[in-house]
Amino acid sequence: MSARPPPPPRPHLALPPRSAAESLFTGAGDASPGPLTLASALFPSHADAGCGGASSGASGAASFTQLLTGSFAPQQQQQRQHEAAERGRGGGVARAGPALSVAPPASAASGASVFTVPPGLSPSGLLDSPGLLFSPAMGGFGMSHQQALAQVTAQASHSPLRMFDHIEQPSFSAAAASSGALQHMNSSANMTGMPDMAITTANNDNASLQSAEASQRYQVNAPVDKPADDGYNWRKYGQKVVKGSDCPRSYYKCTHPNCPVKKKVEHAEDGQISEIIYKGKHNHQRPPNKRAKDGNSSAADQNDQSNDTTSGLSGAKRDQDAIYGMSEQVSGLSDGDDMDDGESRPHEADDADNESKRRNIQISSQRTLSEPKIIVQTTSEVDLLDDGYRWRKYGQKVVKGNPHPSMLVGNAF
DNA sequence: AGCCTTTGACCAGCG
DNA sequence: TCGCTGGTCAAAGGC
Repeated sequence: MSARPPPPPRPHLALPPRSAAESLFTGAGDASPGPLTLASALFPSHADAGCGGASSGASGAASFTQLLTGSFAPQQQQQRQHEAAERGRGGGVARAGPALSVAPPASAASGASVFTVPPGLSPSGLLDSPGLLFSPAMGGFGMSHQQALAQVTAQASHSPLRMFDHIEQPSFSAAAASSGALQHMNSSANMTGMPDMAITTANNDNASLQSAEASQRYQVNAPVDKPADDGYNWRKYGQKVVKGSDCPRSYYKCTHPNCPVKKKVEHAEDGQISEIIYKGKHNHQRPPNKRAKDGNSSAADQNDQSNDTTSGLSGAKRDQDAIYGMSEQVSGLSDGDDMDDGESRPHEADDADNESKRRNIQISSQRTLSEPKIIVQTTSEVDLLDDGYRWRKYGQKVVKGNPHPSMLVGNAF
C-alpha cells in the first residue's frame, strides 16, 4: 500500500482556452471560479496510472496541504507562507493552494460545481496551505483573478511533480475533504466579494432543493479503491467498466432507508479514486457514530455538529467545518449555476433523464483538466459529500469494454 | 445473524 | 430496429 510506483510526470498546467479560464475571471458579473475550481486545472490528472494499484495508493497521494507546500521551492514556499499568513489573518478567507485553477469551460459555463483535486490531495489541506491562492488579496482584493491565475499557473509549473509526492492526509476522507474545500471556497468567494457566485443559490435552500438534481463533481485522490469515508454509509450495488476508462466504476447507494443518494466512484488506473459522483440528496442525518467506528477523521462529526457556519470558526477547525458545510454550498452552486445541465431549469423535471448527458458533459470537461475527481450530483445544496451516511454496495458490474488503460484521461483535448 | 461485496444478468436510453 | 452502453437488480458468498 505504501509503495506505489511514482506517477508518471504530470503535464504542466495548461490553461484552458479563454472560454474556460479567462472567461471566468473576465466575465462581467458571471460566476467567478472558486478556489478549487482554479485548483483543478493546476492538478492535471495522471491518466497513465494503472488500475492495478487499486489498493495501494496512499503513497502516491498527497494531502492538499502537502501538495501545496511541496509545490513550491523552499524559498518560494516560505515567502508564500509568510504572505499567506499576513493575508489570511484578517479575513479568514478560504485559502487555496497554488494548484488552483479554472474549471473546464463546460463546467464553468454550466455553473456546475466541478472541483478537481489531485490524487491524494486534501481540500482542507489545500485551504490550509500557505501557498494559498485565494487569499483576499489574490481572490478579490489585491489581485485580479487573472493575476491570481497567472500566479497559480506559474507556481504549478515550478514544481508540477512535487505536488504529487506527498502522502494523502489520513485524517480526512477524500470526499469530506473535497466538500470542505468547496465550502471553504464558497466562503472565500463571499468574502472576496465575488458576484453572482453559486453561493447565492447555495443560500437559497428551498429553491435549490426543489430544483432538479445538481451534479457535483469533486476530484479527489483516494489511495484506496473504496470511496473516502464521507460520513455516510454506502453500499456498493454495482460495478462497471465504462467506455473510455480502464478501471471499473463502482455504484454506491446510501444505506439509510429511503435515502435516494447514490454515488459513483471511478478509479484511476493506479487504483486511486479518480472520480466520485454524488447524486441525490440525503434525507437523513449522518450517522453519528460513523466516525467512532472508523476512528477516522473527526472532521465530519465536528463539522456536522458545527456546520451551521464556517464564518465563526477559525483555523483548522474552520476548515474542517468547511468540509461538511461545503457540500451544501456546492450543491447550491450546482443548482444555481448548473443551468446547462438543466438542474435549475424549471422545465426539466426529469433530471434523471438528463443525468447521463450532464454527466457525460461534466466528465468530459473534467477529464480535460485532470483525472481524479469527485462528482456530486445532488438535488440541491445537500451535504452529500458531507456524508455521514452509510452506503452499501449492492451491485457491481463490468461494462463491455475498455481495453486500454492508458488512454483515457485527459485526452478530451 | 446481519451486513457488505461480488458477479452475472436484465433493463432502459441513445445513436 | 438493432447494437452499444450505462445503470440497476438480485443471488451467492464472505466477513
